[in-house]
Amino acid sequence: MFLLKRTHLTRELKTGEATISGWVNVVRDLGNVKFLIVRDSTGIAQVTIKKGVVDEVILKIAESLNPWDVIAIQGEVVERKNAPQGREIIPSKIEILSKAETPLPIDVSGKIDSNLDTRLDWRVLDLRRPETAAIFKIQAKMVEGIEECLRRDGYLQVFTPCLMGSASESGAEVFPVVYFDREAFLRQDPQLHRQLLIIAGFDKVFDLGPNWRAEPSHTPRHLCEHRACAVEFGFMNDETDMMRVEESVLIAALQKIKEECKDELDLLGKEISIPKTPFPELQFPKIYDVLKEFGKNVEFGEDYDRESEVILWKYVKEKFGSDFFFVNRFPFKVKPFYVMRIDEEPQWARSVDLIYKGLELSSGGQREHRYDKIVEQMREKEMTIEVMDWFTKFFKYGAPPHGGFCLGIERFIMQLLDISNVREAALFPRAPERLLP
RNA sequence: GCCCUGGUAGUAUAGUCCGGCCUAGUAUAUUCGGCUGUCGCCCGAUUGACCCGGGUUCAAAUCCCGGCCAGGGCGCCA
Repeated sequence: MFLLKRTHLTRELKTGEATISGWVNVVRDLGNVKFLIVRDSTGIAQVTIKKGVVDEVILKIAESLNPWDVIAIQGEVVERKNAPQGREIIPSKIEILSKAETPLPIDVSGKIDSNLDTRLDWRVLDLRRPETAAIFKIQAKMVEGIEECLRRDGYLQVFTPCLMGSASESGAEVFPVVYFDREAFLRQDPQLHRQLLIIAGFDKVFDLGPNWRAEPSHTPRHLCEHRACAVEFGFMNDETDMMRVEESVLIAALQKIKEECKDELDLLGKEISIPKTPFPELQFPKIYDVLKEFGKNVEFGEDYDRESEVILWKYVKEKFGSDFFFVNRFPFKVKPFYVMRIDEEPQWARSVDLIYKGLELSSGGQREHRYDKIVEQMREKEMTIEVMDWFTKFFKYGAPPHGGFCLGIERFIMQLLDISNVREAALFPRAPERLLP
C-alpha cells in the first residue's frame, strides 16, 4: 500500500541508509533550508532539507507539511555536530501517510499548558505530550513490579467477576446494570470472591482489575472507575502479616520504577527513594490522642476524617520520617460486616488502611472466617442474612484465617508523582460528568 | 450531594471589584510573505473570543437571577 517501509526506529539510527516513519513534530522553515523533527514511539530525529541538495519534489512536499502529519522518510543518516541528536537525515524520498488538520485543539508542543479538563477532552492528543505519556510508562512498570513480586512469592493471578448479583460489599454506591430481566451491579471491590477463593483452597491470590463507584464525588482523588491490585491470602496469624505483604509489594513497585523509568522520572523531575520497612503503624484508639495533640478532636469510637489523614501524615513524617504508614484497628461500626474484630475488644476491628503522603492508598486487614461470627456481625449491621447467603454459606465448610488488601493503582501513581488530580493518572478517566472519550 | 471561586479567540491569559474610555489587550497557534543551520528559530502582516437563558440600565464581558460546566474544599471512599 505504501511505498516506503520503516527500517529503523529513531532510537536505532546509525550512519547509513534508513527509512523512518512517524509524526512531524516541528517544521522549522528557514527558507532554503528546512528542518523537520520527526517523532516515533522511541524518540525524535531531525530531517534536514536543503535547496540544491535534495530533490525539488521533496522540497515541495516539505513546504506542505503540517505538524502531526504522519510521514515516512527514506534517506541517508549522517553525523552532524550541530544537529539535535548529533546526526540528521538527508532525505531521498518522502511519503505522506496521513494528514493532520491545523491547528490542533490543544497545544502539544509544551508552549502553552492547557487546563486538565480541556486536555481530557482531547486526551489522545494530550497523550502525545511526553510528560503525559511518561505517567503511563511509569504506571506500567509499577504494575509489572507488583506482579513480579506477588508471583515470586507464590501468588496466583485470578480474575473474579465484575458483574455482581448483590450489592452489599461496602458503603459505596453501586452502578446498576441491566442483566437480562434482572438487575445486576458493577463491583466496587473484588473483595468477596477473593475470600471465597481462599476457602476454595487457593492459598494466595491477587486480582488486578477495575472497580466502580457510583459516588458523585467532585474531588481530585476520586474516579468512578479505577483499577486496583487486590491481594488475599490464607493462614495468616493476624493482620500484621498482611501489612508485611503489602510493604513488600509497594517496595517492589518503587524499585522497579527506580530501575527502569529513569528517562521518565527525569522528564517529570522526580526521584524515587525506597522507604524503610516496616512502615509505621498507628492504632485506634490511640489515634484519638495523637489527633488531640494536634488540636483535632475526633469523638472516641468514631471514624476520623480527611483532615485527620493529613495531620497523621505530618505526625508520622516528623516522628518516623516516612511518607507511608498503616492505620489499624478501625472502629468496627464504620467497617463492613466481613472484617475481623478483636475478640476481647469487639469495638475495634483488624482493619488496616495504608496512607501515603496523607491519602488513603489501600484498605484491608484480617477477615472474619468463623461462620457464626459473620452472621452475628451481619445482624449487628442490620443486613438481610439471606441476601448474602451465596457468600456466607461457604464459610460453613472450612474457611482458614485469611486477609488481604486492595491497592488503588491510580492513587499510587498520583501520590508517587505528586499529580494534583487523579484523573491525570487514568488514561481515559471516568468521573461523574465525564464518560467520553 | 453541600460550600466557596470561576467560565473572554484553537490554546492560555488581561480586563470584571468601582457598568461607558473595550472599536476587548497580550502570548502562542492558524493563514500569507521573507530568511541556507534551526533546535520554544527569527522578522513582517493576517484571521480569530466575552458559556447558555432571563433581568436591571440610556448603556452590560463587567451588576442581579436561573441553568450547564470547571477548579478547590467537605462528605463517601481506593
